[in-house]
Amino acid sequence: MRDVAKLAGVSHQTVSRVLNEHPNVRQETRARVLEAMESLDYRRNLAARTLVTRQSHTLGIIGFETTLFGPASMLYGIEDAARTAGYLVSIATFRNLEPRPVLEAVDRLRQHAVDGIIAIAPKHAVTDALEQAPAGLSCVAVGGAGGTDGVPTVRVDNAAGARLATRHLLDLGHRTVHHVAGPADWPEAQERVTGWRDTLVAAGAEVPPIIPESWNAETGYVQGQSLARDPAVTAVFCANDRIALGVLRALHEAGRRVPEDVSVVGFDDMPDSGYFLPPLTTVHQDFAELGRLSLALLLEHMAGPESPAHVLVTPELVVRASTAAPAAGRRRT
Amino acid sequence: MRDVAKLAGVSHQTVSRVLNEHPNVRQETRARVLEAMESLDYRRNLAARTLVTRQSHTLGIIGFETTLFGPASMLYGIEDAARTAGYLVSIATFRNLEPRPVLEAVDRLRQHAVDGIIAIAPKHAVTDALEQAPAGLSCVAVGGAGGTDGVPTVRVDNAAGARLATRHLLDLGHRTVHHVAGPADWPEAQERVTGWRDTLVAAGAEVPPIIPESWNAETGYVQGQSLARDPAVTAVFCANDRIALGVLRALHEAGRRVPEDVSVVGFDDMPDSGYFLPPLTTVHQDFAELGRLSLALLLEHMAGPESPAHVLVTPELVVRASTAAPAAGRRRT
DNA sequence: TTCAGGAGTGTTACCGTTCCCAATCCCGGC
DNA sequence: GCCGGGATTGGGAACGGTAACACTCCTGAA
Repeated sequence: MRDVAKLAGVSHQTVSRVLNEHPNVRQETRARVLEAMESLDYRRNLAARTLVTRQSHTLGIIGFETTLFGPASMLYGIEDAARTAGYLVSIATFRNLEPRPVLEAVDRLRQHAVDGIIAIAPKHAVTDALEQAPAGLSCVAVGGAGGTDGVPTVRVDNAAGARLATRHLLDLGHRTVHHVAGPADWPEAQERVTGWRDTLVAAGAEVPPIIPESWNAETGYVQGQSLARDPAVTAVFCANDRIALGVLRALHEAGRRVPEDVSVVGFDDMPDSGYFLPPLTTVHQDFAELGRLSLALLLEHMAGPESPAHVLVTPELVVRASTAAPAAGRRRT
Repeated sequence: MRDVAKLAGVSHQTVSRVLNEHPNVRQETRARVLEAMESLDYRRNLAARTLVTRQSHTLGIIGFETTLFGPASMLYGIEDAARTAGYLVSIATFRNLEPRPVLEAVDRLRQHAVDGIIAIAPKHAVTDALEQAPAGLSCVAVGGAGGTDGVPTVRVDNAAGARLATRHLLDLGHRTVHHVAGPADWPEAQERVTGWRDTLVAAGAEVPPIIPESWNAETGYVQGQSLARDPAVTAVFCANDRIALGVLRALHEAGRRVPEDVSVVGFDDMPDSGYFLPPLTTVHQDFAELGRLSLALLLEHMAGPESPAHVLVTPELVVRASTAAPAAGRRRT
């Protein structure tokens, strides 16, 4: 900067003013400084700037299982929005959901003086930990548990999505809808269970038992084998598309046709679920958009923390080929 | 820091020495300082440290399509390894593969004074751009094009993987192997084509034409429909698992059984490809490990730039249920 | 006994910005 | 012609660390 000032024949302070677009700089001076910066290929030292302003222009993201499609897409959406807002994003992941690793991740980001934090926070443990985070540091949680007042959240209305799916199946004429649930300790999985159960109860349908396990295809496959053995099962709502994939395989191997014998609905609308066998009817959620929204909320919160707002996004049902009315014979049974 | 020094009754310099684990500090003094730091909940200001040492303890990652399973997993592996090495990672993605956006991403990271950069660089454009990056900044490219001397790379031997897959099918007794290729401008796709073609040529088998398109299931579905119409097709090697998913659907809809009528092999071994219909035989690559290796290589390069090493990882074939010997009748044709 | 040399500590300068305040210039109004 | 006040600019002093060097002990060898 010193060199720029010398070359332009002004003080370092004036150079700083040009950089920060201070209004009180004569047009001519500004031009001279800009030219000098150009010719010296000058770039400001962010560390020095951070030191004095206490703003790093960096945002932190803490996340869990960021290799899954959902979190990865949110990350993408966040980074996209952050870039246009002039921020760089740093990531800190943790391996398990004890409070300590979460707080350590927050701490790592704080050390690096991030201006705010977005937590891809599928579980209560994370938001709980976040509430213990020091005041003065803006935090937003995205995609998971709601109901934490202290931290603004952006999330999908999982219950509404589950209602959509369940109602779709009931409307097709199914007596009831079975559910392969996600892991019990994930709020998203719980909310989907709730939406499903409420819809069945409201319709006066029987509520079959569930066995919460995990999010992956294996769970779907194992539980799908039991469901396939039960001729009363004509409709299955799966907690996500991967589970649905496993269920489809189990049904197929048991010789039960989809959708003729059994209808299947997923959740998430992963990129290729339209190419499952058969193409999967599922509940679509736009993860990247969720990420963008969370960033907007964070910036808002950083500007004026008076708004502990919560954003709720409603998902949509995408009907493809895995659902149909139950077979006439069976419907009568 | 001043406060800590005062509380411990030493100079700020001694506090600094304790922080940096300088050997020449008396045990007793160190204890006193540590205690003071503890009681004041002191944490060093990384910006100030960066300002003077010119080391930010931050690593940059530039990436493209980070929402895909492969890149997301590499990111995960990198972050994991970076954390244990005491680095934070910042990400900068770009939307298209022109040199400019790539260089802009690099520039953003430079502004933030990253100590090194890992490029999740599937295409030549990226590594080319990287070579234009300023000297003095260590770069490593992972998972994509090789053959760039200037930049150390970590990548999977795609040709070897393709040979594995093709040879597996030939060994089962198939006359030749058809291929649904990935996009032509991705080196990984090209290498897989090469490995496939070389194996066929070496075996004296006919080399069917290919139509490079994209990585997604739709491509597999569309091209799979053509392949399904051709009774001479008994074995298909797909450039990745998603394409394979589309091919499986097309074959199924055309009434051709897998593996009885047609064998299918994928590439990547995505989490759920073991639950496709039928479970997919595929070439496994460990993306997270790739990420970890690239980080190790970067640290090495940062320590002493005399080693422009390249690391090549050999993938493995995972045989599941989508491949079998061709039907007897057809084999004789 | 003297002195070289290393351990332990403090003093000062500096990293590259921004902030605060003062200084100068220029303009219009009286 | 004098003066108040905004526009424009410059001169330090931070910000919170680390590096370089100097200084004081203390030890052991000559």
